[in-house]
Amino acid sequence: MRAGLFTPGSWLKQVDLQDRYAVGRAPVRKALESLAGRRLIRYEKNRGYSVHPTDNDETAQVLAIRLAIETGFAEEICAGARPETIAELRDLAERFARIVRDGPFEGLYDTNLAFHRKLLLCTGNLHMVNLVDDLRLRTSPAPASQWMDRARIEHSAQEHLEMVLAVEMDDSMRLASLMRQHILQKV
Amino acid sequence: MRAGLFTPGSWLKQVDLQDRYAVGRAPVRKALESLAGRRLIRYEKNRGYSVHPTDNDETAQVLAIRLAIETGFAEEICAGARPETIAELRDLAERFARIVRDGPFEGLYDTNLAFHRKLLLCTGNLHMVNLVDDLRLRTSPAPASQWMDRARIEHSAQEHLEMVLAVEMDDSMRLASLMRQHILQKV
DNA sequence: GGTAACAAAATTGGCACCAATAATCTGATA
DNA sequence: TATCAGATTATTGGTGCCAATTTTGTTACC
Repeated sequence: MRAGLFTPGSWLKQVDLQDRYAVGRAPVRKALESLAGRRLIRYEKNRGYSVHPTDNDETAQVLAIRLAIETGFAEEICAGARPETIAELRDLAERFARIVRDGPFEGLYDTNLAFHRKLLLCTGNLHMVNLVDDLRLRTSPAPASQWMDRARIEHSAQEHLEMVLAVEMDDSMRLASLMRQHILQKV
Repeated sequence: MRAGLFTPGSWLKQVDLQDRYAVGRAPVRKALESLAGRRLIRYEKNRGYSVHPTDNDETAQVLAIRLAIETGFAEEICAGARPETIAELRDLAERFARIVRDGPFEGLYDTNLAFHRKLLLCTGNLHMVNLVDDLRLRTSPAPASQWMDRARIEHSAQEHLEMVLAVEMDDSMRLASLMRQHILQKV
């Protein structure tokens, strides 16, 4: 799904999957049911599993959840960020900006993910990080470069750097504010 | 798990489950994998599925997530609460208080759940409500009466009523504050 | 008494097959 | 030509069986 192989609205047919990944039906069903439990795909009895057609209303609701969680942890992020972690964050933010400038754009999505993941990991709350990862997949299954224009991506890169600064200055209010606009712009 | 049939730390053996619920292995495995995907039970390869032994650290982390989400939605709760919904909320809060006073305590946990569910439903964000339901199961799988003393439960009942008041007065700050202490007291 | 190696039982993991349901195609009819 | 009924195909849902792994129990040995 993240790689764009399975587009929203398409059915994840069990025979296709077992052929593609060279496994039996049982492992396929297990994986599908697990993903359904995480709400990353939808299930209908006797019809099977499908990738969410990204409904606008649902996207907004999941985005609101991410907003509440991520901004709600801004304080803990600032409190838990150690100097070497901040350095790594700056590294990732700069790498993101460099990719935006020079390419190649293949790594953009993953770098963005790594940055946000490390940022949230400052809290030490792994359960929250995993949960937000899932929520992120529910809002934007496809890589960023596909659904954002260049200006917006550049703005995102700038915001990343400002977030690092906010963490460094232990300004959780500013961090929360930055996260808010960052998330609402769908990154 | 909610009924206390499966205690923390115990293994959910597939043969036991298929006997207990008179179904085959496939539906059992499907249910288990779905629950594992929702992180309500844990899975280990070649060992099977087990109920989380409620680790203190994990409980604290999941509680922190609930705190961020629920308080983060306080504003939307106040904004979305219609008069008849507030009346229903007051009903549930009073029913909870009545059960605390007169019993029977069997309905306490469900009434508490219904109250919080309806409160969060004011936002219209069903995805958030379902998510919080799961998170709640991850923090307190057993009914409240088992792990709280009477004084604390009475206090909870009081807080429920105050929450309704806060919603009625459209005081989202007060509501968030009440939710904070309510959640941190593990209800 | 305690430990290690070995055997037996229990449990999960996966596969092949068949039934049940849904989707699709075909053809007759107005 | 459009539509509806029936037949065909495709897909999911479930069961039974067996292999792989883990757990438990037993016995010999220090």
